[in-house]
Amino acid sequence: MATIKDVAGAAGVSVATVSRVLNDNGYVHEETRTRVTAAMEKLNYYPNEVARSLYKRESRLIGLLLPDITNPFFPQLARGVEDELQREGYRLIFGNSDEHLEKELEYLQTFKQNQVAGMIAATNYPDLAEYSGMEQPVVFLDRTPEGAPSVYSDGRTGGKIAAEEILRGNSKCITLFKGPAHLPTAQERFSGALDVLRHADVNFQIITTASFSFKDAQTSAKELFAAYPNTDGVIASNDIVAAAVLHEALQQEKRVPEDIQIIGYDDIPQSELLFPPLSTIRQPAYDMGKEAAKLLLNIIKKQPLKETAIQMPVTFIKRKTTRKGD
Amino acid sequence: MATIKDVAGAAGVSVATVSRVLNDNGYVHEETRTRVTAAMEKLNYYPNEVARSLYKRESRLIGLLLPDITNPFFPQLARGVEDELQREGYRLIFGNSDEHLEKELEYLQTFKQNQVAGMIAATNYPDLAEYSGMEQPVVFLDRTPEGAPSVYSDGRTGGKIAAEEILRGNSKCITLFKGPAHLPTAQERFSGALDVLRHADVNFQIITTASFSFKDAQTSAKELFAAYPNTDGVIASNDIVAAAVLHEALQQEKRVPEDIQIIGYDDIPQSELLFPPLSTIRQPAYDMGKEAAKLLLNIIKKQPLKETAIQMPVTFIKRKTTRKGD
DNA sequence: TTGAAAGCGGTACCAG
DNA sequence: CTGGTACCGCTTTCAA
Repeated sequence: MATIKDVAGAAGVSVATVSRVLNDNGYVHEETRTRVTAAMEKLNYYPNEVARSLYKRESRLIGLLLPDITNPFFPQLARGVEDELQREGYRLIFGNSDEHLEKELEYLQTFKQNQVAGMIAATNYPDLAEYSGMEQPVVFLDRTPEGAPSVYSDGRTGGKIAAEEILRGNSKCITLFKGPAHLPTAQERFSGALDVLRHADVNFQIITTASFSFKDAQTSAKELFAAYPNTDGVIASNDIVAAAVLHEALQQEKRVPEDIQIIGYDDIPQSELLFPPLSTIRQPAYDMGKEAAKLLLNIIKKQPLKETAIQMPVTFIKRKTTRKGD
Repeated sequence: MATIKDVAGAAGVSVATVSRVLNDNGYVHEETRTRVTAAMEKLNYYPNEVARSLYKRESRLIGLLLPDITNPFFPQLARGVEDELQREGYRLIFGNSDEHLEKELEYLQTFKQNQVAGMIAATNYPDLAEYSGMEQPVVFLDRTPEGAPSVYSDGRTGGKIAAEEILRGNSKCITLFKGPAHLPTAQERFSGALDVLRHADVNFQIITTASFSFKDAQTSAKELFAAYPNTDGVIASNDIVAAAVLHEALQQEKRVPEDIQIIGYDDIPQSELLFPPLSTIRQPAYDMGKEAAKLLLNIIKKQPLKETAIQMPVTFIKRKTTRKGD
């Protein structure tokens, strides 16, 4: 790999001059510039980012921490982040935490050691000292610690809407899924739905899912029909759980939505391909990623910020697993 | 951020000594070591990876290039890679190419500029001069250029198995999906299936999908039933397409698999949650990622390699959208 | 308009 | 067993 010194040699100038044409700052004679450019071309030179980062004490890398890219909600977020950052010349160091504090800390450490320009984190531990003590700016995604820059959607409202839609479709014996206890976002949507149900004139019961994995979703779905066979409305904790419930309902030869309504949460791309296509509460994942990236970029560039906690809208996507309005 | 100099000062030793305890090499008196360790502790010191990488001319970062993390097949690969690399202390710079040469080159450039220790690429352009001219080792995933280190599965065989299974279930009017022309992996499985169909005593027709996006999958599925309404067997180019076809078939009130068999490709996690659960050809995505990472690690460490082109098995996953053997 | 030189934060060689 | 120092590749004063 050619270095700036090689280029300087080939062009018969000092490295300082090469650096100037490289960064297009300071004075440099037009004729020298062409000579330098030619030398760079000839040597196939490209600057070493590592050296640059060392001097600047900041790299063009952004740390992205997600719970698990294997969960279909997160790839969307990641793409939103990447697409936005990419355009500004930033790249991603990416890590999955598996909701595991230890792994999370490990990645935070990595990010710091690599002098990232900033980071975006979807974490259950936003109040960690490691975050507040960070020199680099952090934008929280999907979960908001008080006061810190963040992008999220309103889980309580989402949960409420879900419950209202199920009610509107006239279910009388409803099962409400409660997501993993350690996931605040899951708890928010749950409590939103719970509020609505409590104040309505319906029977309802609660089932807790241990995780959002495919396997646990299936298990919970089976549990649902074993424990509450005459459920006629289901508020799932996310689309994966909803898909599992839909699967199980059809397996039991129930008609959806005639015998049982089902509503999901997130609106992952696959939900539309289910049959019947899944009614769900949509979080605009891709845009959330984009917004987080924009916010971070603004902080990095020290632009004045209008808002530092950005709430994204949550919307009901009416498809075919709910009844009302057909 | 504390530097090695700060630590040296606080411990009353030279930076050389601190470096020695840091890397645990060379001689250092037990008592000095404790003093240094204490100083590091007190100053909350951690080494700057950027400085290290500069000196070593190699970072602890690995470049991972994937077509699109939003396609459910790839997150699995990514996790396999990450989990393996993580354990050895390597981290990922991640990028999506969108099958777009320009973006791919941009990321390759990034990888080089950041002095990655190596890279793993799922690319349609493995023969690029940029790859062969690379100083860092590259492992190709999912697509193999002659002679280069790679991990892949046998698409032709996969396609064959798919066709054989559909035949075994006695479909007589088969539609074979042909994936995007620019995706070699898609073409391989297609041609494998085509071979089998050609030598069998059945009617079959071909439909080409423009891309593997959810939208295009839906469009093709609709096209299928419009053009060939009495299709009684479908060999899809991947599980997304299969899901769309299944959706459309049910929509048309066909019984699956009684009226029409459907087989997918990839075995993404969601396929099991479809109803009926999707029969498909499985590629062990997670393990492929793991193997690629292992292979790369071995190359980086200059270990002797037994094999440099690792073929992973492709297997038929019998679920409920095919008939034979119920 | 240009070059010399001092770092950025480490590592490793050499001397003592 | 320890310290001094050159160097990794680049940026940025400062002086010429």
